[in-house]
Amino acid sequence: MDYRQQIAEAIHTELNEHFELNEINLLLEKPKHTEHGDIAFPTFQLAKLFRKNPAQIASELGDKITSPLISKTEIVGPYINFYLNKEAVSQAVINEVIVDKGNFGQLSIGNGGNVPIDMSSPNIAKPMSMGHLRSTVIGNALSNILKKVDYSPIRINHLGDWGTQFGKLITAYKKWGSEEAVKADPIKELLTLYVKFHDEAEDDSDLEDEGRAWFRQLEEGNEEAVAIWKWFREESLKEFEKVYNRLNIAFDSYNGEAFYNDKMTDVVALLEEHNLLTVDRGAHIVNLDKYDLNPALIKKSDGATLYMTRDLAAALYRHKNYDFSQSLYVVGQEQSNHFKQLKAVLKELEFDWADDIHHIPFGLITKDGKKLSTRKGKVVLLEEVLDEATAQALQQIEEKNPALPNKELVAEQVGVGAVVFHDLKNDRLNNFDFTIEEVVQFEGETGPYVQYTRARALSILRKAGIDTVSPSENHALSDDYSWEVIKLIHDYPNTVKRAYENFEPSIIAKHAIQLAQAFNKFYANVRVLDEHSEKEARLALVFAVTELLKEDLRILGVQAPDEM
RNA sequence: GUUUCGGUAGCUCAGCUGGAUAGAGCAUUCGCCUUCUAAGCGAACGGUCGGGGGUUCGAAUCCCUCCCGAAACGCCA
Repeated sequence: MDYRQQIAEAIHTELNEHFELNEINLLLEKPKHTEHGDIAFPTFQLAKLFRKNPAQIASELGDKITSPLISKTEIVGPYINFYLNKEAVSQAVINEVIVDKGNFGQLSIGNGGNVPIDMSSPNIAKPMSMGHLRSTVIGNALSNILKKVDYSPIRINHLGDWGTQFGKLITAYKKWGSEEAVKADPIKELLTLYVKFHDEAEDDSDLEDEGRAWFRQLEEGNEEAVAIWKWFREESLKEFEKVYNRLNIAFDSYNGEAFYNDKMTDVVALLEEHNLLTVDRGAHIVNLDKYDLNPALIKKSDGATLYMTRDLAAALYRHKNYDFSQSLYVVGQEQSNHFKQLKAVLKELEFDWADDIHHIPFGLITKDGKKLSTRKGKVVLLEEVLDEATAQALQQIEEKNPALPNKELVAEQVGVGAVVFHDLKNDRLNNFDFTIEEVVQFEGETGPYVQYTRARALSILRKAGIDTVSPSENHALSDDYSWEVIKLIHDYPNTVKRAYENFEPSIIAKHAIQLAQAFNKFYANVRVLDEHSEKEARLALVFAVTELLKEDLRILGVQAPDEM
């Protein structure tokens, strides 16, 4: 049910000569204060039309508007405030969730269209940092949101698995590395080799040449070079998988930079066919003056291709392979310019689908106010953060619920959940300075708070001996605490829609927090298990809340332990 | 310098397409576990919504301007 729509219809029957139904719907608003009712109609916009003052219009119009859903109408100055029939609405809303469960809020916007999502994309031989976490969890949540509005998301891990750094790495490995050391702790060892290479190269310029030579060997398919590269890639991927498993995220494709190597010449040829390439200072570029952008670099002066070339190849490949209705790139906002260029070049190639490409930028994570940099050793390692969060969660369990079964598992779910939720709860464009204290919190507006709320709700159902609820005529509720919960449940489909339209997981996270807050107030003030005429309805509400909180968390990629 | 984001309570942030008295969380202080998990609930404290103009019946929200911060601005990705 959609009570807003029904109220709009009720008003429309009185104003149908002057306004369209959807115009009225847009005028309706949700009052900020409960003493202004559940839904309000301001009459300012009618003043000019009727040549009367808004307050007068409100008082004349107010009583004419009737609906079985309206229990009371109050005129406050220029506002007509409607109070809804709590019993009727709560019964309908609760039963809807009970029937739909996790599918509640499912919308049919996307018609099943494919949406490849470029996300996560760590660099081989480098550890995953908090920065990769953002792309990973935002991309994952967006995938879930897209699925929820009937798109078919395709999670693509566009690995950084190619480039001159592999020449350097091979050089360093052959000079100082060993198979055992790499196997023991691949990423750490490879990183050490990489850093050592840069240190040594400061006094020994031959090293750089050697690195370049090895990369050339790699490009030309030298057996030894390719074998080492493959091995590094596999070992790195194994390490990444550990993190992805902890985050409960799987990918549909790991086609990274290397995958597009043999597709670059076609891109260059295509650009040439369209006469888009010009040579400037020895480099091949596409001029983008008419888009007010600096030129896109396609080939370096030494003939090597670039990031842009590869992303063009990837865009073409994805279009051909997935026939996408949209193509998303969850990449930091510092690359906005690059994606503007990418779209501009595709437009120059006269591909109308260039408009279906969306860069989904996110804010920068800093440490002590400074940008993180792998080379300078200024990194916040994701695994360490997850470990710390899990350790603290376990300690919390030992303090608060030592009898809990599966403590380690729950600690992992809560600790990782805290980190993931923290990353998703604010506008994705916000920058933030990393501190472990801020990321790993269990109180207030946090993932664990939402998880805990659900666990307490489930506990009630367990005590009542209930594990599911069927729709019933007895699910009407009348108290104010449940009413606040009901309104938030009712808002859910609209919340999903907004999250999709803005590509913004935080909208889901905020809904989860609000729902948890409303439910905790209910929990503190309304006894569910006591004998009461509304006991069955209250249990049904508790059940609906557990379902919806679980769904909110699922979309965000956060686990929902039944007990904690 | 140009472009793009941002500036709301001590800190971190909400505030959806402009609407009725600007809201949370954290921190601080104080209440509430013989009753469904106190990772909770309640209360107090705390704001010239960066400054100044403008549009409007109405501006934290839209426009202009200035100040401050971050990022990006051709051979890295």
